[in-house]
Amino acid sequence: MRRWSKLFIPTLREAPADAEVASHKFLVRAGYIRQLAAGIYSYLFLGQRSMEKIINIVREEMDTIGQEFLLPAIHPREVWEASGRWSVMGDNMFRLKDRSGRDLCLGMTHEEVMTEIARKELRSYKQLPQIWYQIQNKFRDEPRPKSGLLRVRQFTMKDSYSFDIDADALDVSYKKHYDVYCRIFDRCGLKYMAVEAHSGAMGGSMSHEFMVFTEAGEDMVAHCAACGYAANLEKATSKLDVIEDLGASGDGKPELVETLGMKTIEDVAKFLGVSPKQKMKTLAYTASEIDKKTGETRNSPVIVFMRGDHMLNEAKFSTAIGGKTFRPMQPEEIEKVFKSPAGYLGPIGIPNTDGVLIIVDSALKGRKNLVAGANKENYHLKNVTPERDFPVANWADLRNASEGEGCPNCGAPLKVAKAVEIGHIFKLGYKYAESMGARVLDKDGKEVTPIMGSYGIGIERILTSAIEQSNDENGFFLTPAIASFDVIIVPTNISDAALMSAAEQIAKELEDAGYDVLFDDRDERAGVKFKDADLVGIPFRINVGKKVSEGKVELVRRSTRESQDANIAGIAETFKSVINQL
RNA sequence: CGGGGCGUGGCUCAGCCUGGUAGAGCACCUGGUUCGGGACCAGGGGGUCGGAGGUUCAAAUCCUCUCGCCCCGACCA
Repeated sequence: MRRWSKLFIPTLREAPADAEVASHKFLVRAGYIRQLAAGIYSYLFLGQRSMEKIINIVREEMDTIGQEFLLPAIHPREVWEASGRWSVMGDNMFRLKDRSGRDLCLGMTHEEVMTEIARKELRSYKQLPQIWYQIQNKFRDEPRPKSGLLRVRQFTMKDSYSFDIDADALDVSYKKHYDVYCRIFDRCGLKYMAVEAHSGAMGGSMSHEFMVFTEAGEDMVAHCAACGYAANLEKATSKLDVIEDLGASGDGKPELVETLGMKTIEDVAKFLGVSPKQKMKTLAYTASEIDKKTGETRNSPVIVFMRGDHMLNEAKFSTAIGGKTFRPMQPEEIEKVFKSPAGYLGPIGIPNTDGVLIIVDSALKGRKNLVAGANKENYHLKNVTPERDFPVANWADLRNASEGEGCPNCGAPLKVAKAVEIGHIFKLGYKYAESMGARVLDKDGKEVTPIMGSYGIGIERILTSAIEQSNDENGFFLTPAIASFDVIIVPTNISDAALMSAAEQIAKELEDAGYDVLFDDRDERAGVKFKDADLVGIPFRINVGKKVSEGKVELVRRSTRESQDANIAGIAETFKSVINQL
């Protein structure tokens, strides 16, 4: 039992002015966290208790499939050079030097260090499969930390890594993680969804993200209520309605039309009386990559053609250009490289396209008589038909799927909603094992590369997304499994001896029954204690007040505000039956 | 990286435009009255106004630089 009067639980009436999302406001107001710097937080007593509860659930479940390690947070440059990610990670990596000038970094993930162990230690297929995990701090110098604990620069992650002899065995390790993740998030009381995901900087093939839908989220997820299809927008595809192409005008060949001063899709479409869907737009980018030998940055132009009303999906684009970094070209660059005014770029007769990568979005496949830029100031072209009027070497799916478009599996309308990513599982394949030289002997005595998976859970995000899902104007409520306490006992008047001894007795009985009990013995008015109790996320409250003379107390469920009178005699049994109903 | 906003007791903010030597509410301490949904009265402690430089007789206030924090954008011809 913990006595509030002796604890440090600095609750605030008002949220800090710069807090925007519910979890940030309430974590601060409830005295869970305090900010030290942008994206860097201290966890106080209640916050640390909830974190520990979550961590224990994660550990219990992970122990059913893997073994817990603890790796260093500080890494030598060499292991990151070995995987090629010392440069890939760029400014997101915290870097430092030791006293003799050697480069070090703070671990933002641990593929390299785990693979280093595997490389040195694993020798035989008989040692496989292995699943190694840890629960540890990660450091990422985010360009924009935000929303309290939702996007931070130091956070706690459960990360695990599997090593298997072949792809079939990896499937097993992957599935084990998928199932364990579901159990973990179920126990934490989250409503979540597993969605297909883009692999990003981790590399690899298949991956799923575990998402919690909330407006505070930064990811967009497309999902289908009819068949269960769900994918991050970075990966999601959709079926498009068939667009009726325009009829050919004139001789059917590309035809110049004057579009004086019109540079945007909307202006041109409106002016010509067509839909943006009948247009194609031209996007010009500069892709850059660092030459591994010389260390020089090499820039190359990339042009993308898309349907006028579609948006480029940067994740898909990044994949299409082999993971290079990219940025939109400035108008001056466009004019310099393509001799065409920005705003009038188009597919036909662009000058200087040698060495330019041209990618066409698959939504333009089979389309005819589109309107496109003419590469000439104040002019567009009609009757532009891909493959007839200009060659297409690269088709790719580059567009964002949108709400209302057809599910790729069943055709029902897709929903698109914001979500927070709480977990991510990847089939990494051979990327790290190969680049870092991990090898084992198979049963034929042949040297083979083990295949890897990597799997992460953001501990703080379990807490924040739980709060985002379960809060009201007075505070938030967590499921007992992750709440800092199961129940708070509130004697309404501490100077009433009978009332206090009843409260003490109840607190002790509940504690003896195995519950985490917070006893609010502060000399405060009842109203103050009720407000605080509502704020701090504890799922149950027992008010010990006047009804003590009748042998009764009030048992209040925080989430619904339901209150029931309960006999003091047998309170532990009563509480047990109530809490087990959740 | 671009744009915007904000830095004044622990918290929320006023004062700044129009320079004259810092204020409210909450929180905190003492005493009293209260005591089931953030009480009231009285008294009290606490602030180099983010930092540096400048203008001025005088700077929280005006100017320059700088640091920090928050938000938006990084979707585009």
